[in-house]
Amino acid sequence: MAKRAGVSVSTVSNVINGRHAKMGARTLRKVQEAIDELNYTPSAVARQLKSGQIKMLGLVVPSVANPFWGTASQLIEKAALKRGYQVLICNTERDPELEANYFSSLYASSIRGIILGSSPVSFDHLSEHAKNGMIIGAFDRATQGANDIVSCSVSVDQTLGARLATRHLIGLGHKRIGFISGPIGTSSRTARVEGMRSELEKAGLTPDPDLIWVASNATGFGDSHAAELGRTGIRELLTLDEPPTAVFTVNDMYAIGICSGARELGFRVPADLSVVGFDDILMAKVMEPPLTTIRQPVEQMAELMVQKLIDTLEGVEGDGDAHVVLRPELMVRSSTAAPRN
Amino acid sequence: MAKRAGVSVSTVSNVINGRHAKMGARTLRKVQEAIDELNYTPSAVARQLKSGQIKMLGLVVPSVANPFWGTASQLIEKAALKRGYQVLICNTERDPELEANYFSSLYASSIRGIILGSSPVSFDHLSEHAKNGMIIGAFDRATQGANDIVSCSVSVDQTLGARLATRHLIGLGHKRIGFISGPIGTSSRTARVEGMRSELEKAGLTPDPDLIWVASNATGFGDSHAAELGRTGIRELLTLDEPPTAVFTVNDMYAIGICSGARELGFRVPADLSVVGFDDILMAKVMEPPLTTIRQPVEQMAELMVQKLIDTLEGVEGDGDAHVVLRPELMVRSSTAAPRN
DNA sequence: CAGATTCAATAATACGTTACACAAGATATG
DNA sequence: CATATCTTGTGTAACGTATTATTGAATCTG
Repeated sequence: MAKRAGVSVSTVSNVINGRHAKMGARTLRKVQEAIDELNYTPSAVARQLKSGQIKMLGLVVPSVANPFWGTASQLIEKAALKRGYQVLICNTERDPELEANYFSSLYASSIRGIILGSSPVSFDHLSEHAKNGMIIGAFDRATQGANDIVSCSVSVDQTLGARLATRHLIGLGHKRIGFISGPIGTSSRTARVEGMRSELEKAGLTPDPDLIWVASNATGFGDSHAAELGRTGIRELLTLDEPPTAVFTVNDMYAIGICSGARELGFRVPADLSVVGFDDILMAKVMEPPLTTIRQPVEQMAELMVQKLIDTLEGVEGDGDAHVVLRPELMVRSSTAAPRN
Repeated sequence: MAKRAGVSVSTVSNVINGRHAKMGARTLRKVQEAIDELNYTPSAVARQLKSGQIKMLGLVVPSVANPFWGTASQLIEKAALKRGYQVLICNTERDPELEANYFSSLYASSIRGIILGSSPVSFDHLSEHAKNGMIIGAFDRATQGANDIVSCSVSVDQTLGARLATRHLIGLGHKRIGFISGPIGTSSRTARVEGMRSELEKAGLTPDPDLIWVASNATGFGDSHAAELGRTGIRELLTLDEPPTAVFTVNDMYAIGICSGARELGFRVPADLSVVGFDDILMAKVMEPPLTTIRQPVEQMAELMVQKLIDTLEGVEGDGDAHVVLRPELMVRSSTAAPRN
């Protein structure tokens, strides 16, 4: 306590909070001097205890080691900072137990605003936290009608994205199109398979279940090893009797692994195999070959998410709907081409 | 306060902290029941205020959007969590003002352990914080004798890394070797240029200043756009009258951009241009062509860093030196080859 | 000039914990 | 039986801040 100024606590509190409108010039100067001298900083912890408020958001993601989430985290942090909030990043590696621990820990720290970027298909396990006053925003995943639990959300139309990708491949003349994904644990992944399936049917093609490769949960690979999984998946698909001529996959890291795995087996991209990713991470544009992918407008998503979450957290009447679904965009680059014959 | 149990605060505190050794079974049960019923969670904020301690580390990095830092952050978070610490990630984008703000903010939040992964060459601007009791650990950067400010550090021998890369290229027969880097603002980058220069001289080659491309500070690209910078750099070098036949660069993201930029100009990697990166991010292995690079043992570095920082933070006598410098390793892959003739 | 009003700064309280000293009842000791 | 010892649980003071009510002094009013 800087009552080194020969003045009361309240007075110090007043000057710090800028309530020196009607204060003696002399007292004010004395306080200022004491602050400088001891270079005193008010304790954020004490403030939080007093106010019950804490200007911090929790960000729960699979792993910042995955460039999509790394970029998203950075953008979310930036957007939050602009509104005076800090962001506590939690890497769950899609482990439900870890996720639960994070939530408890965030709750204990009085953090009441959470951006959820990963989670099993259902939100049920979070309903208790929501009841206890946690405000949960879903990022990059549909809310599936759990609007009592999730108060706002920003995502991309996953099904549409999958349709765009599939339509593009069909348009090039592909008939055997594969799909590669990690364990289908999240709704966004589920939606992507479905979108692809329905588009195939619309074109009169029958989806071949053998071409849907889904990593088993047992693999134990977290999101940090997505490329590794893509590599494993494509090796299995390409050694089938009738391998696919194109693959669509759940994110660009998988796509990178797929390209690598295909090359190991002597397949050239796109001559022997077309590949479509999802996300459009920075890398997609500069890799070889530049990746055809479905773009998510991450920057805009980050901005919107933070804005909506903080608005509901602070009880501000936000403009627009609490749940926004943006349109993904097909970025045609060089990893796709017509099949060989 | 859950004195809904009909019992005193102290008693509740006791059971929560596991001091029920000599407690009536009946009282204990009553408290437990009350806890369950209100699903009561002790306030971490109040605890912190009382104890003055907060089990949280600050992690200051250029940007988690850069996969090297994304991976490092994830590993550091994981290591910290094992010891019961949370990690607050701060993306500075190498902006000194932002960095200063982060430090003040961390200080105000009573966070006293900081892992510093980015910073201008000197540590002087941190000396005040160090005096105020902040424990600063340097990650992936030399401490340059500022041991009064930086209490522990984990890094790789930057100069050796640069020498390994240069020696490899010289061994392949290259004589005109370029260097591409962002603004030389950190000691690690400085060391890398120097290592290269000295190895060239050792081989009897004269370093050509025209081949050293350093982004100006004005470019305004943060670390999130490293690949973009590499692309820009290589375009300038390759349009010289006597372009280099090989380049060494400061990190793998630059290398990826370099490969892309070279291809745009019709140069093939490695036939027309050899490229050596730094870091060995996961992507390096799966890109096309697989990247020859200098490997940093990030996992080990993260473990060591967290261990040393928490040890000094808690006043534990750690084993081994407070400052460790690990050996980088040359990973020869396919982005390097002998020059064309 | 006595009483009412304004002004500037302070004292008191609460936020939810933990640590410590202490109280009341039970049991043991001489 | 009086005292000492143990058992089990309680009361209270901090931690550093923000808010509210309150003081004492100075100025105004009729």
